[in-house]
Amino acid sequence: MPELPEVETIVRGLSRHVVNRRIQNVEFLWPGLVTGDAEEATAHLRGQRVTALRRHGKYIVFELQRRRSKSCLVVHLRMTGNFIVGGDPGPHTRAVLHLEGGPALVYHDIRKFGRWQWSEQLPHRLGDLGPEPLEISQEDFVPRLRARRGMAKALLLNQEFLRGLGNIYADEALFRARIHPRADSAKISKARAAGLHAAIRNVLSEAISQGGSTINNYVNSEGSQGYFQLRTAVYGKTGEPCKVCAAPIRRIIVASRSTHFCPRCQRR
DNA sequence: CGAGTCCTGTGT
DNA sequence: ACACAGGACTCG
Repeated sequence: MPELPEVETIVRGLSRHVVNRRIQNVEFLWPGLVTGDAEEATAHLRGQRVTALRRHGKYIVFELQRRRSKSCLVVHLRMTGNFIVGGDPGPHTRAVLHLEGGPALVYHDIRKFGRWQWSEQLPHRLGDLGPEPLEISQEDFVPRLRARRGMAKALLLNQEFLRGLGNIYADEALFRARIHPRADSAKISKARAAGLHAAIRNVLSEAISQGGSTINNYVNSEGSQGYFQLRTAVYGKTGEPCKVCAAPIRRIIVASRSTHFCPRCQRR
């Protein structure tokens, strides 16, 4: 479900409830949630103090410490994972994280795609991720984009290129930059690549300020919804008139994902 | 590259 | 009954 803005919203909402608190207990209601053995993970997590909570692309990293030894709990929400502070467990609750002196974190995940992983060091996978889209400079982004070839949309979805973009914000950024989703990234002009850099920054920061997008059932950690879905220009707007030129928005498949664009504003 | 896989729910 | 869903891995 969540892309960078939704994960950022969740992390901001969770931080004040978890940072500096100690994990009292973890209940895995669906043992497949955690990679490895659930009992072993529970034993490791009990008694750990959460020293920091960070977002790394679409990953949530709980930094942990017990005495001198540091470790971390890495969570990826995938399509339908979510944390609610002090919520009531329901049919889709997969885990409950009990914290000393604070409300429990209830983890829901309808489709069971999300994963929790405990480890002593940051998993290598996180090291393979590309830069944060809101941190990379235009000077670094433009040559990085033009050095790759393949369809622009596929590149934006590739977490090794940039970490955090997903289907909604990839479509919205390409629309704002007037780039066809199937455009070859190597052939995008420097000016247009600079425009894409700005478009990505703008769409992500606007979405964060709106608390992310609530398409189906996403809510933030306090249980309220985001509002950016009301502002999308192309995502989920198939057949509706383009806000700029009034041509009907089209839906095609790119990189095996449903892709929305304006055939007039985004020419190949 | 695309297709299949992991899952469950919703809308047509 | 079927298509589709905010993700990402594995395979051919």
